[in-house]
Amino acid sequence: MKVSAAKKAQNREAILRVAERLLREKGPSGVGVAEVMAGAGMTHGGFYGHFTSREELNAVAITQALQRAACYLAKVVSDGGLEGFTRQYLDKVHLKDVSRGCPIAATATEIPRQPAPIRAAFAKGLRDYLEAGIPEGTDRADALSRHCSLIGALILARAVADHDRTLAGELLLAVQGS
Amino acid sequence: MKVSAAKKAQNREAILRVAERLLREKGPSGVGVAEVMAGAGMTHGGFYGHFTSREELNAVAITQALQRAACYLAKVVSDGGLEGFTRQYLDKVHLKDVSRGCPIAATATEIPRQPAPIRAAFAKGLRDYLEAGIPEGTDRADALSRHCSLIGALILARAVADHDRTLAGELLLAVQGS
DNA sequence: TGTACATCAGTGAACGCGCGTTCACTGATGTAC
DNA sequence: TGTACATCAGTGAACGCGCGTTCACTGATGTAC
Repeated sequence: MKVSAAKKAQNREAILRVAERLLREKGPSGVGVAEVMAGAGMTHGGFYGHFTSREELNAVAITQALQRAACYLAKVVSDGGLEGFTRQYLDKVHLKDVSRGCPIAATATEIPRQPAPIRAAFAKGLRDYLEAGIPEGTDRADALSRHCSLIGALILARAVADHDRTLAGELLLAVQGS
Repeated sequence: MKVSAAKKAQNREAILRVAERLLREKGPSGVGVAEVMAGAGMTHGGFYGHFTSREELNAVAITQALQRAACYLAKVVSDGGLEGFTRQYLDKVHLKDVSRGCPIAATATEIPRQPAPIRAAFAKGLRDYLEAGIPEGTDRADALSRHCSLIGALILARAVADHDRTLAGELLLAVQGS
């Protein structure tokens, strides 16, 4: 049952949308062909009409997720500088919203274990993200350091969130106020 | 072929040693029963004489790894304060030495996806680690924030290390100097 | 505009592989006498 | 101290399951006339 070209493009979008969500929720190795296709309303066999492999899907999903994040970052930073972004990034809402939140904080420690194309996509995406996160007239090193704090704090807070809510909150607040 | 009680204890140590290494190299989901047992010089069947499940092994391995890290942290901090620790933590040697380096930077983003016992072990271990990393007379929030920076920087630097050496070095340096 | 036909997007069964776990077995250990 | 025997740590085959990938098939699409 062939579908129209428009519908095919739409299906590809749907696959990527699900993949981006799973990427954040379960990491790169948690993006499964069957689950992604089911989430997009299809069966697994059709997957290879859109991507050559699970690995390629992951690389594209990571690239898109980081681009989206960089785009959002640039917007918020141009409005309220790094302070404005910090407030949102370290908010409890972001702490809980893994599936739509920062793709870096959701995947970073798993990247070194991924195949080269995925690592390359992440490296390029992270660079673009960080470049987008240096406000006009801000010292570059200061801004980079700041992003390390933000991402580090969110990662650690999430890691302990459901067993040590106190520590999670303390970490977010400590970086917020520093 | 039964072995002596002493040898059995020794075997358990060997299993845990390999598990701790694999935990850092491949993350919690990369700690495989067969590989751990092979690394310890045994076959997989004997595993369940030492642990009830792969999950239990992971929880114990994480606890031990974080304890070791906290112990080391306390020592370095009591000698040279957070500055002394920072220098070592952000060194290129540590960047490359994943298998014996900081277990937090090696696993943190995968923790929220692990079963509850593993998450609990990590939460407890991270708290103890951080408490050990607050030098006498230092502001608690400042120290916590500093650890977020360090861990964040190392995680990001490792994620891009082999595709963007420049950025990796820049991140380590930025946090070093801030 | 209508018709015949080639194309091809998606289906679902099948395959191979890795992995956690189980279990009957082996033979060294260590205890009871 | 020596011997017989119960215990039990480790072995390796086997099982079930999930997952990535392949492939013959289906039937709607869209093109050629």
